[in-house]
Amino acid sequence: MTARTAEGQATPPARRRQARGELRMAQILDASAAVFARAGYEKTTTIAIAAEAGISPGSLYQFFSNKEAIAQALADRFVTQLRAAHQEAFDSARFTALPLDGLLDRMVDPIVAFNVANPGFKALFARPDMPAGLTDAARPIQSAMLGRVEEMIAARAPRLPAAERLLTARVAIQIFQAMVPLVVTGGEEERPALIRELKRALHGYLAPTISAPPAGG
Amino acid sequence: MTARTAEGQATPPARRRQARGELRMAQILDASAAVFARAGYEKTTTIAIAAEAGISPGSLYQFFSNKEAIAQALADRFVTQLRAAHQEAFDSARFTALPLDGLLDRMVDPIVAFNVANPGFKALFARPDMPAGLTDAARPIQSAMLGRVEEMIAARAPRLPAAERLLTARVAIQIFQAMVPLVVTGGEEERPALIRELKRALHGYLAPTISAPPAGG
Amino acid sequence: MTARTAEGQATPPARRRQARGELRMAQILDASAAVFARAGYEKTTTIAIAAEAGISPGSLYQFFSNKEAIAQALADRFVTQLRAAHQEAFDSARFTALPLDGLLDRMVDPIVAFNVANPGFKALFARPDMPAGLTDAARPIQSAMLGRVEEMIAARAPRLPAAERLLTARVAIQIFQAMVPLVVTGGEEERPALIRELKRALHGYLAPTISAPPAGG
Amino acid sequence: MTARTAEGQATPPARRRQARGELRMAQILDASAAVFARAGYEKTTTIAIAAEAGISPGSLYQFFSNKEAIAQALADRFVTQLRAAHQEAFDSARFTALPLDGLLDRMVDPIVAFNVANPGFKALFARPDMPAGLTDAARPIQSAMLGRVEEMIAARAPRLPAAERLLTARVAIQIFQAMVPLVVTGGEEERPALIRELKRALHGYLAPTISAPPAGG
DNA sequence: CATGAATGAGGGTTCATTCAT
DNA sequence: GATGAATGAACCCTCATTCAT
Repeated sequence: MTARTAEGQATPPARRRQARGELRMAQILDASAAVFARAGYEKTTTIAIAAEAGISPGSLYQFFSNKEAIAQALADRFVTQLRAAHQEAFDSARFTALPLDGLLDRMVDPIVAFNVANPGFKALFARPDMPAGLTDAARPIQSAMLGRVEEMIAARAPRLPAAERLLTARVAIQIFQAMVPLVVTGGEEERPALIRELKRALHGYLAPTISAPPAGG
Repeated sequence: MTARTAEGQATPPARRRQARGELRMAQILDASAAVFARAGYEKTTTIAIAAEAGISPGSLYQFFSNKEAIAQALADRFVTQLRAAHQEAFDSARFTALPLDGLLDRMVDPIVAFNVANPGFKALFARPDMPAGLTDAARPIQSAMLGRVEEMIAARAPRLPAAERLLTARVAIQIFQAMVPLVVTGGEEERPALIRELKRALHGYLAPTISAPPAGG
Repeated sequence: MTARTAEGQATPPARRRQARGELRMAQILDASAAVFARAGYEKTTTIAIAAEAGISPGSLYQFFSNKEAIAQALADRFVTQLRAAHQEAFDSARFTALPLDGLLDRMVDPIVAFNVANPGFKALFARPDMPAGLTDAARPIQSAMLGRVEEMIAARAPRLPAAERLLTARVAIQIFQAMVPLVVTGGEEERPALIRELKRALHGYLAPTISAPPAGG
Repeated sequence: MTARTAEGQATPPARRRQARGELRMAQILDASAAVFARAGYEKTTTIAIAAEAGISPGSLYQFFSNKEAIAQALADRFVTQLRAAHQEAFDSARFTALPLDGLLDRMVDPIVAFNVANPGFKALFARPDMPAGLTDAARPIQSAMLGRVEEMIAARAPRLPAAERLLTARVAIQIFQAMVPLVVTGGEEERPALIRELKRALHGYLAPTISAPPAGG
């Protein structure tokens, strides 16, 4: 099914090999995400990553040229995945047709879910010595998020000056990001309460500015 | 051999030695604060701290049993110093006698000022996304702050269940700490607006719970 | 399974396979000669050799049991190739029938020519200062050359004790090999003069021992 | 005796410490010379050097920033020592007043002695991948030697054109350097014979050009 | 037979900690 | 009490070699 033509007979092994390679890379990224989450970037050893991935230390280097490259690839993967989560979050929100509570529900939940599902994410993007490569990788997320939130604010508070809008968006995102570690670190049973508080905090901050859909919206 | 008379003459040398010791410790803590700020905890070497302090690596271990203990002591000193900054803040706040806005002004301003004045220090011990290795060192700060804020909430909302009170305090602190880097990093001209937003955020979150002093308080 | 008839039909495939095998070995030796020349023995990786040969690392070990064996085989091939270059040199030299100058011309020229034509190879296996790791690989070359030169000396100075003969041969070869890098590295225009000096040096050293063909030779 | 003045009391420990440091460095260089001689540069491990020096691997790096730096320092030391040997060799030779045999004795013996006494020398200066730093370190020796030999030739064959003189000097040095490994590697009992042959080779090469001191010299 | 991912021992190097001076 | 050389475990990474496919 993969390839039946004459010259196609060469592709199945190539494809299988490539597929296995990508599998291994995914394995390694999963493992590194787990270990980064447990130990932080600096204290994570390549041996620990290899062990977590169930391979030998040397094999790591068949796929990634060094520890930093693993972090970079993991960051890229996170960015891609997070973009999907953002997409869903903001697309479904129909900014102007919902009460603020509902809006927050739709925006917050998927992104929180992503963070809960990927505890390694924070370990990577909060290094004290973040190299330029990671900052660059993270920037698209940040700016995408910022743009979306600004959009949302603009939709609900069209008369707000642009500078105010930007400021409000930045602060809202900061509050959100500050709460995420709490939510992630908190146990299963605490989580609902923490998410509720997160939404309360956002609500409290945003309500004066954008509580209601614009009249006639 | 130093103390040969009854008692009075023995203490001065002892006190002097102790005084010199405390001086050394202060030296080391200053140095470690500087180096931690520059390089982050993991990448900071004890030799670098010693060099910054102008002493030998061996001398470090006459005062601190290991690197972690230095971080711990630095955190403790931070609590002490910050307490001085807080004292006025919390004491003068007379929790029960002010409208929420005034209360927030008195609580937020001195702590923000301290953070602005000690940007390197804050970069280490109050990041919204603290790495595992520093959690222990930072705990005293956190718990001191937490205690104060809980106190304040208890004073203004005496009927709030303890669990709710703790949760509210944690979230408020998290919001506060999330905003501090923004305030510190932000330029001089942005700062007032950011501080205002910080207070708005805290107000928005806390108002439903503790907006008014208890009747007849 | 391939050879099912009496005998005649079995050999061609075997021979073909063997031929292909020898092709592969030649490929590998060419590659290793190139890489050894570029990087030196120690810094040459088996992967680099395989890549240069256009095969996989694993295939290397189907023909050579390890890296050292490759060097060994390369040395052996050098002997074989050089023997072809020498054959005429030594054979045509009719050791006993020529004046020393003529003899040196016939012996030196082809070997120098070979070295000029294979500079990378020589750089590895005939350096005047051979590192310990290469001594073993180079021994066959040395001993073949040594044998020839001893033969020549024996023919012209039959009464020279064997120990002296060996010593003289070793020194003559050493002088020769010392000069080769000079000749190879030296530009086209310098080369004739250097070759002349090489011969003068050999002449100066050998003349007292073997200048004249033995009387009645 | 080292320092008795008021402020001098600080120097003795400093000097003692420095002395110990230089001792350690000499220890390490001795050890590395031995191991380089045994194993060649590439196969020499820092652990082996440390073991040979009787210290721990980590201590190496208190004195040398890495393996290459050890080689560099060793090379520098060799150059210095060799310069002394050269000095003696050429100064005592009184170029114009000796028969060639006597001249060669005085020039060859000290330099050969140095090479015999420092077997690590060759391992260092014959690396296939010699870094620029080592080439630079070796250049002074080479050019000093070349200059001296040219001087000698000029003294004894004043009418030889400069180009010829340079060529002759280069070839003589090459012959000399080619023989040194033989002499060094050869056992105690072989050595005298090898040295004799070395001188015979040089004599044979040089005699036609500079055999006699210039008439009336 | 070919492949190339997998292996794992071992290399150079760093650094928290100790200890002789 | 101060010093800083010494330690050695542990790190990241390489590469000769093997083996499942």
